[in-house]
Amino acid sequence: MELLTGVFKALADRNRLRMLAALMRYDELCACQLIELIQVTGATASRHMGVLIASGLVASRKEGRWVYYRLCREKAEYHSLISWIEARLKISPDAEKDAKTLTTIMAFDPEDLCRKQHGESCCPPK
Amino acid sequence: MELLTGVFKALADRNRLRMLAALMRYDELCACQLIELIQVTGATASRHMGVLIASGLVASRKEGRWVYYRLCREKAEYHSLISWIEARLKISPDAEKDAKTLTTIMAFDPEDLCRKQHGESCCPPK
DNA sequence: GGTATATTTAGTTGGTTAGCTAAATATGCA
DNA sequence: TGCATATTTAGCTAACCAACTAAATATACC
Repeated sequence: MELLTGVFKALADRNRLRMLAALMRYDELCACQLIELIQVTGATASRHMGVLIASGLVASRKEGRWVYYRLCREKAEYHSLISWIEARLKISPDAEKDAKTLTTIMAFDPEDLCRKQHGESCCPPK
Repeated sequence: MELLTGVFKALADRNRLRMLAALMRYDELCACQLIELIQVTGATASRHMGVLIASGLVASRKEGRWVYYRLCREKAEYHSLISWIEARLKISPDAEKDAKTLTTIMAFDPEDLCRKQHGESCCPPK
């Protein structure tokens, strides 16, 4: 039962859900792209991704200085849960907005994203 | 997206999940039966049920002095989520143990349960 | 090796929440 | 109406968690 609550705890945070939604649209995303989407510090994003990985929903792969994340679609036991979430997200205005933001982000070279995040303020005071 | 995180927050608590599992087995349960199962005060159980109701997963019905809770199986949008949870619970030892406890509880007259809870210690120091 | 860069870990702070007790709100019955 | 009972609300405390900053750990390139 701890396994089950672990999955739901992982899904019970808005920013984690947003990152998961992003991974549903794109096979693989690197940390800086997810950071750019949800506008938090790298440390915060890293912690969130750690929770998603611990839940078994997401896997990561390290390549050079970058870490890439992807949804664990190969796990049969999560299939219908993931489908359900995808269906729910399809009718969510928030998710739609993020999807648009993501297409903009994907137009950038990841190198530039990283530089931008470390250089000037990564999270402009709103 | 708040709707979605609301559902997951409701499911992200062990005791709420146990109460939900109970409602999956029995069409309708009254408060005192759920209280007996998870061994918390009535106030705590009431709060938990409030969260489940707010999420839309559970409905309640008042009859006399008792309140009866049931799973909202008629909501099409939750069908596959509920099925997924049921499947996961089927292979959970914790859930199996609760299921046995429940059969014992169901053998009692609810009247007796309530009296017991109010009389001597409802939560015996383990 | 030394420096720059990307991510993670540690440590802190503020806000949320699960649990309790006690008080309030129904409801049933004499 | 008055009393007993079942559930909810209010108010409190302790534990948890998300966010940040700063420091640590890779990794790439010179």
